[in-house]
This record gives sequence, C-alpha cells and structure tokens, in this order.
Amino acid sequence: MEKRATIKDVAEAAGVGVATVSRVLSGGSASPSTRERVLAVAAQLDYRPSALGRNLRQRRTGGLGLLVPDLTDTFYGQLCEGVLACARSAGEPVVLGSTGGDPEQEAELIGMLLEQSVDRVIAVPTGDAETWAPALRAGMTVVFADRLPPEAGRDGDRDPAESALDDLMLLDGVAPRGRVPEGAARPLDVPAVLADDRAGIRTAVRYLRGLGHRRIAFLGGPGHDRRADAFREAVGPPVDEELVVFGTGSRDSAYAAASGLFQSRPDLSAVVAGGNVLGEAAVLAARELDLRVPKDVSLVMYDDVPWAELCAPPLTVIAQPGRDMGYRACELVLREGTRRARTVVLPTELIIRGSCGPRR
Amino acid sequence: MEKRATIKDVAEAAGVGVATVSRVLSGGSASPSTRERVLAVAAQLDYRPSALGRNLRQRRTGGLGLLVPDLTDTFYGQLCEGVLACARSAGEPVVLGSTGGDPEQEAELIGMLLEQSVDRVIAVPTGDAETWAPALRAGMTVVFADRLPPEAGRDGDRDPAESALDDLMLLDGVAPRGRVPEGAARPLDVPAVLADDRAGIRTAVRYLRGLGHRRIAFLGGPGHDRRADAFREAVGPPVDEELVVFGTGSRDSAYAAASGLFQSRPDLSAVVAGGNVLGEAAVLAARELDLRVPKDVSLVMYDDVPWAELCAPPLTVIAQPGRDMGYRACELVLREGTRRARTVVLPTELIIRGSCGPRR
DNA sequence: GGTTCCCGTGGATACGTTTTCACGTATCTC
DNA sequence: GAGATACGTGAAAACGTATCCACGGGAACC
Repeated sequence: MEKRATIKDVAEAAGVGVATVSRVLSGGSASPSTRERVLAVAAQLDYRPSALGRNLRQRRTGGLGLLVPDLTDTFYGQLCEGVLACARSAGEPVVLGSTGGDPEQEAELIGMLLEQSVDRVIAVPTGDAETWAPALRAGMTVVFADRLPPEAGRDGDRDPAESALDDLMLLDGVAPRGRVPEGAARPLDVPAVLADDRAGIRTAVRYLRGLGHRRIAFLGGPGHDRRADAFREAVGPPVDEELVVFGTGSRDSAYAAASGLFQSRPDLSAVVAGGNVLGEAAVLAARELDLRVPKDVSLVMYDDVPWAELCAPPLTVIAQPGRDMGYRACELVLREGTRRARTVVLPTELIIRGSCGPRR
Repeated sequence: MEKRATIKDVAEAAGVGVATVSRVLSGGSASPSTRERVLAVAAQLDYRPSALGRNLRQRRTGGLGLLVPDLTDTFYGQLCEGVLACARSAGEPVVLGSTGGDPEQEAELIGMLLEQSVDRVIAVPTGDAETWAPALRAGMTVVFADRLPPEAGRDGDRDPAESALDDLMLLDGVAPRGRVPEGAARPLDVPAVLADDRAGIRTAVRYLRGLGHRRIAFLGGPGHDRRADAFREAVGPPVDEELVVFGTGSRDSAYAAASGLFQSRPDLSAVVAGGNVLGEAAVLAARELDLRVPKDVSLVMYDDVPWAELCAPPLTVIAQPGRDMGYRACELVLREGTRRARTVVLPTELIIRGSCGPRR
C-alpha cells in the first residue's frame, strides 16, 4: 500500500518541471524527447493524475449525477445502463442516488451532489420545481429523463412533447407552444428526454377501443401525470375520473390502488398501467380477485421489460426505449454548454402480446 | 448562478478566521457565541463546504464505489438499493459502475475509481484476483458481494461460506477451513457478503429429488461457479457434466445455453437456474421448444424477483436477500479500518410456487 | 499577587493539480 | 548578420479545505 505517485514525483524523476508533466499528460505541446521521457517515467511509476487535485483546480467535479426513483424498477435499470454506457465512453464517473420517489430524499441528494461539486446531473425527477430550484440556482446543468416535474400552474394544453409526430423520430429544439400565464410559476427551463407518452397512450387506447372496450381505466404512479393527461385526452370527454387512479410509488400501494380499482369498478373491462410496477400490481390484483386476463379484463402496461413476455398471459406493452433515453440524456448533459439543448422525444411502440382481448 | 460561498467568505462575514469556521462546522471546540454567529452567517450565505477541498486536504474521497455486472438484472437492482440506503444514512456519495460482466471493463472502472481517489469499493466481482490486484495494492478497502472472484488454484473443498448452518442467521468472522496449498495463488483476503449458496442449492436439489427427478441440470452464468460447485456436491458423484452449462452473461447467450441444454439432453426433467436472467432464459427456451413447465420440465430459479410470481406458472425460487446483502456489504466497507471484518453469509430460502412438479 | 494552565482563536501550510506568465534558445526573415 | 518570431520550458499562483502551531487572555491555584 505505497502512496500514490504525484505529478511532482514524476517531474522529479524525469528531470523536468511539473508544468511540463501536466502538459504532456493533458495533450499540450512538448518536445518529442521530453514527452517520451515523461511518458516512460509516468508509466514506470504507475502514475495516475489525481482527480481531486484537478477538480479542485478547475472548480468542478468531472462526474455526473444520476437520480432515479427506484433501481428495483427494471425500467430505471435500463435507463441507468444507458447513462452509464454513455458516461463511460466519455470517461466520466457517475454518482448515483435513489430517491425512493420521495421529494425530500431527492432534495437531500441534490444537496449532496452540490456539496460534491457535481455540476451536471441527469434525473428522473420526483419533486417539483421548488425541489430543483437550488440545483438550478447553483448553475447545475440538469437534464430530466422519463418525466418532468409537475408544474405549479398547470394548464393541460401545454405539453413539452407536443406529440402528433408519429413519423418524427425525435424532436430537437421545439419552441414551447401556447403562452405561459403571466402569474403562474414559470416551468423549469430544463432539457429533457421523454417518451412520446401521448402517442403511446393514444395508440393503446385506440387499440383497446378497437377491441370493443368502453370502460378503460388508467392506473398510474407518481410522475405519471403526463401519461394520465394523455389518457384523459385519448379517451376524450367526458372523462370518468373514478377510472383514473394513482398509487404512491411502493409496490404495496400500487397493489392497493389496483385492487381498489377492480373492486370499486367491476364494470371496467380494460386498464392501462402507467409503468411496469403498476402493471405487475394489476396482474397480481386481478389474479387475487379471480379476474382473468384477458378474458375478464384487458391490460396494457407501460414499459417493455424482459419479464413481460414471461407473464401469464404475455403482457401487451407500450415499449419505450429506456436504455436509449438514458444514453441520450447523458449525451445532452455532456453536450450542454457547447450548445443549448432542448427537449428530445423518443418514439414508443405498442407491442401486442396476449393480455388484451375483446370485451367480454 | 452566483458562485458558491467559500469558507473564506463565511469567515470574513462572521469576522473570524477560517480555522474557526472549519472547527465550528466540523464539531470542534468553539465558544458558544462565535459558534452561533458562524452558524448564522453560514446559513445566511447558504454555505456548503466543498467536498473537493476537504477531500484533497485529507487525501481521500469520501465516497464509495459500487461495481455491478448489470443493472437490468433485478437482483443487482435490489443489491444497489441496499447499498444506497446504507450509504445515504452514512452521508456518503456512491459512484456507480456497470461492468457488463466484462473483466476488462471492470479493470477500467477500478482504474477510474482509483483516479477519483475512491478508496472504498463494494463490488460484485467479474474479473479474477489479477483484476483486483491493482485496487488492493493501492490500499483500497474492498468488499465483495454476491460472489467471489474465481480462485486460481481451486480446490472444491475450500468454500468461504462453509454452510451447513441452517439455523445460523449470519456468520461473522469465520476462520477459513482447510489449508491452502502452498504453491497455489493465495485467495484474495477480502471481506464478502454472500448468500448461503450451498444450502440454497442443496435444498432445491433435495426438493427436486423428492419429486422424483433424477436428471437435473444446472444452468449458470458468469460468477456462478460456487453455485455450480454446490450443485455438483448436492447431486453427488457421479456428476453428469453435460448437465452443467453456462451462459456468458448476456440474455442472448443465456437463452442459447438454455435452448442448447434442452435440445441436447431431452432426458433431463428439471433444471436449476443460477440467476434470474438464466431463469428467464430457461422459461423462454422451454416455451419455444414446446416444453411445458412444470409438466415436461421443472424449474427452480435463483433470486426471488417480483416478477417470479407473475410467471406462467409462478416460479419456485431460491430467495436471497439482495437488499440486505447490499446493505451489509456497505456496512462492512464503512466499518473497515475500525475493525477488520470478514465474510458474512446470509441465509437463502426456498420459496415453492408452481414451476416444479413430479417427474413425468 | 504572581505563576501556571487551559481554552479560544487566527495565521500559515499542505493537499495535487492546471494554468498563466516570463524567460531563454533556436529558427526564420529581411 | 541582426532583428523578430515561435516554441519549449519552469517557477509560481490558485482552487477550498483541515490542521498544526503559536499567541493571547482569563481563571485557577498556590
């Protein structure tokens, strides 16, 4: 456990100044002879520049922050893999935080990142604009993935992913449509990578409609407000608000919400689950209540997770490219500063398996 | 986006020296009056000590490293959640790396952690002792979770989790039994948190035996050597080595291994999958080959993941406490230095669902 | 009342790096 | 051949913190 060699050691051993060593290793100019000598000495001493010194000097941590609600949710696992893949190719370390869907924990983690001088973070936000204000105020580069924080002064018409772009593979640099009410809290001006929820939900609802379903429910979790809105829009007025229910994030609460939904509204014949945890809960709750899928109730689940295919029956899903979303979000956060990036919307795909059938 | 206040600013505003501010914030001694004044000023300036400066000063990064093979694998998601929970309660940031089951990537990530001066790592190792040598040589505190690196000079009798402790909830500070051959490569002296693989596999094999199965296969992935050994021991000699097959880590390769196994040995009647990705592959491959579970083939899968219950049929599993393993591993790595810790073995549990039946 | 001890305090230093600045030499140009 | 230009180089400063050390003053003790 010898202590690591410093740049000074290398400089001394190579008979040059520290500045020269730094230049050689940073790709600066140096004469071929000295460059070679420095490189040889550095290799021989197994010298690795200390990120600590460098970061302190340039007053920023090289790393990226990554905040997700729950790593047990396979979709976020995919998203993380995407971020990590991109970060690795950029040589950036990633510090990870799991918020558990709790804004307070999220705020705490933001504070931790601030303390670490991590100035670039990609997050699946849990808290609202207020939670993220400190990060932005500190000049952090933030990119949201998968969702946006709820907006204080909501008006259903403004949606950063304005959708209706079935052919458009991705949308970069959209100008926000619709004027923001003067008094309302300004929405966060933060780039984001989102799935085309509106199109995804609409396709699913149309599909279910085509199978004859009229009473369709939406089962959401925290952060699924955009999807719920898309659902409301897709089923069209009048919206039966009793058929739009939310869990609070935990698997238990998702199960409770699903079970409650099935019991209070036995007339429903199809449900759209806003995430894979909700879908899982729906399957479990249906089974517990002796509702057969798809005979008694049809189910479409957001997120194409590997196990969707293993289910009984295999689950029809709205697939969103989790890994890609992570990768692109990371690209955005890395590119930031060079060019101001805006929202990116990735396409969803309805993958039809066996969990939907005609209305009984 | 004002720049952050430094300790100097606080000192100046409070009319004291920087040393005093540092002491107050680090819990050192100070008079009540100055302490109060400093605290007030710090709060008012929204001062947060820079981890960069502190870390440089004390020549270490506060943070923890966490290396897992694949976040898409739900078990590792659980493990990560455990680590993060423990790390958060200790106020330590966690930098995450995903090795993809590739020793080369793992080595690269270790190098990255070294560069960041992260001196404490918890890892699900992918590479061997050689991969980890640089980390140990640099004085890193390493704790392995879920598995150990393969040992150069293997002898089947030495197993850090000596098992046979069905009642013992956990085993702390076991002395390695059996002498290490003189010439053989010394096993890494690294604390670890493992599941009681031997007991888990043995229980599963006994269960299958009780159902009448005689040709039982083991389907493993990288790092499942201990489980394979436990399997060999459980079925007892002679071991039909054709029934012990491995995938390389990817879902595709797992599927290929499972499919190949089923096709080359149609006489097998039960399979033990060494991990949930392998279990998933086995279900898929069986279905593709029109083998019904459990009628034609029985299946026991390692890892109790939420979707095991959703499967058709619900999967009988060997549950290991992923979250706990992460939490304990993190505790170990934090405690290290205070007291030299050794291997911890956590119990497994056979959860019987519907994927096993009597031999047809 | 004088000496000793202790505690609160501030100045200075070190951590390892990048970057600026200035210096010297070698080459080019007129 | 003398001036100007370019380039390679090293000394030094700065980043924000923790900690060592020295200094001062008040209290306690003899």
